[in-house]
Amino acid sequence: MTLTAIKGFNDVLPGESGRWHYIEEAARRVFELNGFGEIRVPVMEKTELFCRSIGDATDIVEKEMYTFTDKGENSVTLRPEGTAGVMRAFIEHKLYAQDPVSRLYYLGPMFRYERPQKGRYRQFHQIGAEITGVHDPLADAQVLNMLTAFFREIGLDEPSLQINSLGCPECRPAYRAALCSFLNERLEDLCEDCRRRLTSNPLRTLDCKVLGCVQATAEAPSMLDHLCGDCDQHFGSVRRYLDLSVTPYSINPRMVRGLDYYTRTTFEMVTGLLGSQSAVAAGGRYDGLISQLGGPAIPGIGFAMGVERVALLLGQREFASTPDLFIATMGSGERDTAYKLMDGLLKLGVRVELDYEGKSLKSQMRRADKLAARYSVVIGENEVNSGRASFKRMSDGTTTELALNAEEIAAALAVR
RNA sequence: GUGGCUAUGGUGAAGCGGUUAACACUUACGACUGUGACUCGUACAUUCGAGGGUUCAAAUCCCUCUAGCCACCCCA
Repeated sequence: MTLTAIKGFNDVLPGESGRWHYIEEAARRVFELNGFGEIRVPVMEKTELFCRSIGDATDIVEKEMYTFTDKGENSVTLRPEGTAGVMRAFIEHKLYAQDPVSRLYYLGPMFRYERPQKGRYRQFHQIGAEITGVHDPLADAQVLNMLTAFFREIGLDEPSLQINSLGCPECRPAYRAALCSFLNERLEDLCEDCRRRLTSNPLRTLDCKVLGCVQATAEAPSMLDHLCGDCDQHFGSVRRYLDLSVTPYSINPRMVRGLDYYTRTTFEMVTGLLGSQSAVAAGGRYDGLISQLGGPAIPGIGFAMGVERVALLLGQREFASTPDLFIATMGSGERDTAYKLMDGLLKLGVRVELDYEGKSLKSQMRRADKLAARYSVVIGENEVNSGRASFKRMSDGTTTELALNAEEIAAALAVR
């Protein structure tokens, strides 16, 4: 193999793209039903946008971004996630001036320089949605319901919803301090990674997988007990709304997010079926992000889901479509007739296959079978002369004689 | 960035030092000279990820490199 794709960059071949369409179409249907409109933003942005939104100290910004200098000496970066670019466009085009509430969704490739493994790739695809302009927890609930509805729409009950609240700039610092002092008392029980996390991102120690850490942090203080009055009330309302819509969820007070901009409500759709990648979709509220990027003080909430991970969950279901009719020809003398028939039927929306190379009849019939065509017809000298042919239903071999007329054939095939 | 595992045709794979690299699927053609599925026949890797080495002899042993996968980390 001389020339191959870049590590962590994958091709989606025709046999698999049907599954992608299925996912994308379901998302569009569900999101648009909820009043969301698609926004398409560039895959590359100024590097600064991601540093300011995601957070300078996060792993994403520190070591996972595809950043380079373009020919104009600007530092640009292939987007590692979608929200930052969408919010940049939101601010740049002053969408808030047209409507106090905006609901946007997007889909497309994201790039992160990580070591690839199951469910994790360097180019991966996300479908995401964002609501801006709403402080009310009703928006949180709508987003969560929509996500739940999407998984129901594609026929999956596997990923389950977990929610948490991260508090706000008012109450989080106090919680963080309480957690740090708790952890400092048990330093010797923590793994090496967690000792490092203590300074970099203490909240992360809460979802460490090492047994010793799990035990050591079992009694750790919970963010939920340290929420300020407003945050506590907000979280309570989110839960009440979810209960009202009978949306299943569980509270996971140890859930942590990787991006700095999250406040209050955070959530994940998790599964145990994806190896070490448990999050299929995740998101949260980001009330400070828009102003932080130079826009007005408008709150936001949203999520993104990993298309590859959803596709993995869908498994080997068959999404390919099959031909309505396969036209076989006896010899080159009949090809013009067959070609015209195919053309006429295609123009009427009938999916027709015609052998390209004038193979033997045997071969053509085998191919018709392989493609799982619903009907087949053989065009030979007799058919050309009589203008009629018998159409064979492949499932049981029964035949029907019809005139070689596109309208008549299309009508007949549609009924059967 | 750190580990572990694996590399044989279009695909899944047998082979574990000795002349033609098993088998199955796929593909092509045929058995039926105008009709598929089942069945049967024939064909399809001068070559075993790449490069070195050991040996009379290497896909099989050794070294180096490369790639892929999975896990850590992190995350969708």
